Amino acid sequence: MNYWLLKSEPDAFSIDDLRKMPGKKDHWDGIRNYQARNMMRDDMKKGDMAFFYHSSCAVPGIVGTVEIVKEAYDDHTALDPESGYYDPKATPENPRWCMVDVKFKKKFKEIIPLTDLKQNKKISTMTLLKKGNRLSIMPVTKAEWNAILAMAEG
DNA sequence: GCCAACGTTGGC
DNA sequence: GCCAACGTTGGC
Repeated sequence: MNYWLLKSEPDAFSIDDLRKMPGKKDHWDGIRNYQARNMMRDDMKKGDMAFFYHSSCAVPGIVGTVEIVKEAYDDHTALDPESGYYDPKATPENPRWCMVDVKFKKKFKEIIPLTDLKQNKKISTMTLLKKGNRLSIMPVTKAEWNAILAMAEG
């Protein structure tokens, strides 16, 4: 079982939006980066857990956890000209992009701000904190997962 | 709104 | 296959 971090802009889709969905589930669409797609397609398995990260907002940080409940399948928004995620190079035969389904698990009492994450020496090497990192999906080690959960409880 | 960092595109 | 130009991300 693997651990992940999923970024989303809360103005577009927040953890509260996910919690309000029927069954507290939704598809994680709109991934348009090959590195992120490949990890999602090849390594993300049903039962994996992920942090929900709010980016591009007043206080960026980790707000809770979700579970992967369906493994990668075609991202139909790539084929939809009306969608903001439309990719003119995607075809029904080769949609290029995929998505997974996630289910809300937990919202932390308070966000763990990026500034706090940066100060925790236990997770100083994590991908999220590397300079210039822009991946919207990234792997998290078990040690990092546990260290961050401890911050949420502490 | 700025800008650093990175990914993608396309001409050659 | 190189690399300049361009677009996007995302913290600040």
